[in-house]
Amino acid sequence: MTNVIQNIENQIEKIVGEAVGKSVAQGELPELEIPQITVEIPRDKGFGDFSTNIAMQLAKSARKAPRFISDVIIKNLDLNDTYIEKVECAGAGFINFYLNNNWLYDTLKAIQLEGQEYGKIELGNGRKVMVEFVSANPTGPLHMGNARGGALGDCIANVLTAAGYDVTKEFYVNDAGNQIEKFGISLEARYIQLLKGEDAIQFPEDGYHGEDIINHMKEYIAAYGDKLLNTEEKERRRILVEFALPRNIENVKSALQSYGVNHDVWFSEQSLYDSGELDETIQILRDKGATVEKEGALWMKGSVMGSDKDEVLVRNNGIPTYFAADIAYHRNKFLKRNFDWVIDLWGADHHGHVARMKGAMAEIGIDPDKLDVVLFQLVRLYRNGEIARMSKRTGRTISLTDLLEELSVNGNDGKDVARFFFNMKASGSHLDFDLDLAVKQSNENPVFYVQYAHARICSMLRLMEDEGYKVPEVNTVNMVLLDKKEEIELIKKLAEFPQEIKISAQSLEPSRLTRYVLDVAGLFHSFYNACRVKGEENELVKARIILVDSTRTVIRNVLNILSISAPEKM
RNA sequence: GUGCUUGUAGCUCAGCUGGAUAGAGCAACGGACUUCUAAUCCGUUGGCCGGAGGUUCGAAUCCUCUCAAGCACGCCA
Repeated sequence: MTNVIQNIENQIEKIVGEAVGKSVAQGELPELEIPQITVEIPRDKGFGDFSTNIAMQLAKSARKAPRFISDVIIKNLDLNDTYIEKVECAGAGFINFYLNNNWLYDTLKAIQLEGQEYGKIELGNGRKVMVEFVSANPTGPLHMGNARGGALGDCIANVLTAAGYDVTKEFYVNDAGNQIEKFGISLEARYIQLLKGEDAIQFPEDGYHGEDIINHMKEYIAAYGDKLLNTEEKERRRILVEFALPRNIENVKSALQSYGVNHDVWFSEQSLYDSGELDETIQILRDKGATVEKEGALWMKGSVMGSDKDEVLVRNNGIPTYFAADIAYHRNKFLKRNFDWVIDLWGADHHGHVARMKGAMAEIGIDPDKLDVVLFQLVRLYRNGEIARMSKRTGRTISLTDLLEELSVNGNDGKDVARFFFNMKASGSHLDFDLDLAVKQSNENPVFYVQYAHARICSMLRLMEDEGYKVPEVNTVNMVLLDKKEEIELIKKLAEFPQEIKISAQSLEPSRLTRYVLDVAGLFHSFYNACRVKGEENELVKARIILVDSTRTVIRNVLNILSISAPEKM
C-alpha cells in the first residue's frame, strides 16, 4: 500500500506549485495559470532522482526564458520535511531534484512491513471490473491464440486486482448458434463413418476435422453402441452434442487449470436465449429504430456503428447471429450485473467487431467507453524454422496442452515458460513462438534468469540462517550502511514496483511486469557479484539481509501476479 | 479498394502518454569461479527510430502524405 515514489512525486508537485505561487505573489513571475505539474524520473541518472519540466511549460505564458523561471522557482522552494537534498536547474530549463537515501531506506522498511502486500495500490478503489478472455469455441482443444489470450487475460486480471479493482474473470461459452450446429454435423458424420465405414457419409468440408471429434464418437459408441443410426437427424445431432459438449468444456477447463488460469464465471451463450434477454435486446434495438428489415433478415443499421454497411442481427431463417448474442451479452454484463468496466480480450482478427460492438452499446444506452477491447496479435508457431499450422480444422494443431507438455522438460514447469513468454511482448506486437527455443534450457530463456535469482536468494537466506542470522526486525537495522552503487540501484528498482503496477494496470500491459522483474533480477545478480553478505561485519550483514529479503519479496510478488512459480531451489 | 495494427542495433523487443546524449536481451568479441548457486557477473563493438514534410522551446512519440508487412471487410464466430 505504500508507494514511496508516488508520494515523492506528489510532494514535489505540491512544493513546486507553491513555489510558483510564491514567485507570482512576490512579483518575480507574472500572473499565470499553473498547468498540471508533471514529475518524472529522468532516464539519465546524472539528472537527479526526479525532475520536472514546469519551467518550459510556463515559458510561453510567462514570456521569460525557461532557465530564468527555474531559477526563480528553485529560490522559492520550501524543502523542509522532504527527502530533497539538492535542486538544480539543468539543460533547457529542467529542475532536477537530488534526494538523500532515506527514501530508499523507507522503501525497504515498507517492503519488510507489507511483505506480500507490497506493490498493491488503490487505483481501482474497489471498482467492479470484468475481464473476459479465452472464450474459445468449445468445439475442440485450445490453440495458440487461446494460449496467448489466456496468459494475457489472466495477468491483466491479476494486475487489476493488485491495483485495487474488484475483478471477475469470465469465460463466455459459445454453446449456441452456428458453430454448435456445425459441431453436431461433424460429430454425426464421424459417428456414421465409425459404424458404417469412411464412405458411408461425406465429411463436410467446413466441419471440424480434429481428431478429438473422432475420439468423442469412439467413446460414445463404446458406451451406447449404434442405437442412434436410425434416429432422426436433428435429434441425433442434439444427443451427440449433448454428449460431447460438456466433455469439451471440461477439457478446456482442465487445460486452463494446468495453465494456472481459473475463471470465476463460465457464462453460457445459450442462457441468453433461454432467459429471453436476447429477444429483449433485439426488441430494444428495433424500438430505437436502429434496425432495418430487408431480404428477409433483420439488420443493424450501419449508421449507428459509424459504418456504411449494415450488419445482420437475425438471419432470414430466424436464427440470431453471434453479433446479436454478443450485444445481449454485453447488455447483461453492464445492466444486469452492473460492472463498471469491462475488458474483452479478442484476437486481432476480430478488430472489425470493436466499432460495431461499441456502436450497438451506445444504442442500448451504455457508455461505450466503459468497454475496453484488448486486441492481441495472433501467434505464429515455429518448429524447425518453419511455420507450424495452427488451424483447429486441419487436425494438425498444437494445442495448449501439447505446448505445456512440450515445455515441461527437465523438471521445468511448462506453464511458467509459456506464461512468461506470452507476456514478454506488448499485446499488440506479433508473437513468433519458437518451440525449439522455448524447449531449450539455456540462458536465452529469461524465465530461468528470474527464477534463478529467486532461488539464489533463498539459498543465501538458508545459509545465513545456518550461521545464526534470521531476517532482522527492520527498525533495528542500520540501513545507512547500504550505500554501494549496486545496492542503491537495486533499491531504486524495488521502489518502482507500485508504479509499475499502476502503469501496467492503466495500459493493460502485463508485459511491463515481465520486463520489470527481469530488471530486478539483473540488478540483484549485479549486487550479488559486487557485494557479499556472508562474512561481512555484523551490522552490514543485517542490512544486506534486509535488502536481499526485500528483493525476494518483490520478485515473488511479481511472479505471483504472473502466476509463475518462484522456486526456492534450482 | 476501405479500415485496423505494426515498421527502432545483425536478431527479438523496450522507450513510462512530447523531454535532456534513443535503451535492454540475444548474437559477436575480450575478461571474472581456492570465497553466499558461473542458469551468474564485468567490459567492447553495433542506430538515417521505414521515408518525406509539418506542428513547437523540444518529435521515435502528435498531424499529413508515402513505402512495406500482417489482419479484417460473410445471413462465420
